[in-house]
Amino acid sequence: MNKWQILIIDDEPQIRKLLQINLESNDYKVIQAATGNEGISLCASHTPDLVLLDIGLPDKSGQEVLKELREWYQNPIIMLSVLDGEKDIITALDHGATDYLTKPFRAGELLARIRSAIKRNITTVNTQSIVCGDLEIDLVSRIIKKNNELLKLTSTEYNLLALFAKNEGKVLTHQYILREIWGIGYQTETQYLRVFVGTLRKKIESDYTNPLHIITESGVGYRFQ
Amino acid sequence: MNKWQILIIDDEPQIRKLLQINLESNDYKVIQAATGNEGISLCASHTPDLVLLDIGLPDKSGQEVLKELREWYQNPIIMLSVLDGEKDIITALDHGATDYLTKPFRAGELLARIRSAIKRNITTVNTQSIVCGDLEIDLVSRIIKKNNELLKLTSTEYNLLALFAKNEGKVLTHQYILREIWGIGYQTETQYLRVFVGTLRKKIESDYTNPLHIITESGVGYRFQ
DNA sequence: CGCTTCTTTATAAAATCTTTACATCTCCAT
DNA sequence: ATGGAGATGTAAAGATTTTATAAAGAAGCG
Repeated sequence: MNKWQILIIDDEPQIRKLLQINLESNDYKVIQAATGNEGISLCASHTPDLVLLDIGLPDKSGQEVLKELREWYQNPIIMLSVLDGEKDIITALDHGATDYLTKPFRAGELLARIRSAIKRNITTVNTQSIVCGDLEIDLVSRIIKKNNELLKLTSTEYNLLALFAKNEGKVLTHQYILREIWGIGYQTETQYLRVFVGTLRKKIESDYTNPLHIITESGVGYRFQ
Repeated sequence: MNKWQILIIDDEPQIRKLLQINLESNDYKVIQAATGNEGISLCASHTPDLVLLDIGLPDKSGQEVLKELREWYQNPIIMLSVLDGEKDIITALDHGATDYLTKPFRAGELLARIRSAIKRNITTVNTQSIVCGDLEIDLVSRIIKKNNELLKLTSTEYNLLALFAKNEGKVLTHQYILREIWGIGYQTETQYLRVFVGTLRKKIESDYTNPLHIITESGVGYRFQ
C-alpha cells in the first residue's frame, strides 16, 4: 500500500511544519508550497490525492487558486482559514472546495475530515484493478496482463490505458484525454494521441487492424470497452 | 427539474421548523422525523437526496442512526449537533457522515454545504440517461443503445439525436435545429437535415419506412417521441 | 555512446459531410 | 378523385475532414 500524498499550500512556515508533522505521523506523504503559483505547479506535476489550501496567500488569494485548480484537478481540496467569514465559506464551497476549516483547527478533526474526503474520493474515482475481457489492469502496481501474459508498456502508454480503463464505456474527447495525460496546454496536439493509440492498439488488440478495445469516435475522441 | 428532497431528523420542533422554512425557500422538498427510528423508516421509504441528522435524539443516538443508515443508504448525511466535541465529529466522519456542523449554525453556510454535498453526489453516482421506448441515450457517456445494443452514430448524428431527446415531444422547427447543430448561418440548409434525419432513422427506427421516433411535421420541422 | 521513449512530419486510408439529382409524398384547388 | 406544386425522402457522387501508420529526428538515460 503506497501512501496518500497531500499538498499543503500555506505561506506560514510554522503552520506548514505543524501540518507536516501531524500528517506524516499519520502515514501521509507531504509536499509543500508557500505561494499560490508554486502550489498550482506542484499540484500539476505531482497530482496529490488531496490539497490543503490556505485562504490567505501572498501572491493570489486562496479562492483564486481554488478556481484555477478546479479547472482540471478533481481530487479533494480542503480550505483552511483564520477567517470565519460566512461569505468566504460559501464562495469556497460553491467553487468546488470539498471542505472548509477555520484556524485554529483541531488536529484530530482535520485528520478525520481528510480521511473522509479521501475515502469518498477513492470509492468513486479509484479502483484497484480493472478487468476488461482478455485485459487485466492493475492500477496499484501498474501491471498490464493480456491473456495472463505480461505486457510491456511505456509510461505514457500505461497512463493512457489506465485513463481509458477508469472510464470504460464512456466516450472521452481528444481534449480531455490530452489534458489528463499531457497536461494543460496540449489540448490541440491530437496527433500525439493518434500515435499513442496506434502503439497501444498494437500491444493490446488481438487484431489491431480491427480494434475491439479502443474504439475511435470520429470527430470526438475514443471509447474503451 | 424536480426538487431535491431532504430528510430532517431532529427532535426539536423549532429547529425542524427553522430548517424547513430555510430549505423550502431555497427550493428543496422537505420531509421530517422527530426520532431516529422514524427517520430510518422515512429514509427507507422516500430515499431522500440528503439527510440532516441531529446527534441528540430521544430513542437512539444520531451516531447509531448514522451507522444503521450507512449500511444501505449512499446519499450525503450531514450531522448537526449542539456539541462541539472533537470525538463526536471524528466518529461521525469515520462512520460515513458527509459533513458535521455545530449548532447554532449559519443558514448560508448550511445551504452551501448542502449544495456542495448534493453536487458531488450527483456527478459521481448519477449518469442521467434518457430512455425513449427501445432507445437509451446517455448524454454523459455519449452512448446510444437500441434494445440494449450499442449504436454507432457519427458526431453530427449523435448531436442531432441528443437535441431531439432533450426536447422529447416538442416540435422543433428546421431553423431551430439547423442553428443548434450547424450554427448560425445554416438556417436555410434544410436539405442537410433531410439527409441526416434519413440516416438517423435508418439506425434508430425498427422500420424506417414507417418511423415511430422521429416524426415529420410537414412544413414545420420534426418531433421526437 | 547505444538504447528507449517521445515528438514531428509526411502521406495514405477511411470516415464523414456536402451537394446534386431524382423519386416520393402531402395537401389543396380543381 | 385527380393533378400538380411544394415539401420531403433516398441514393450516390465528390469534396473535405479526420484518422492511421510509418518513419525520421530529438531528447533523456544508463
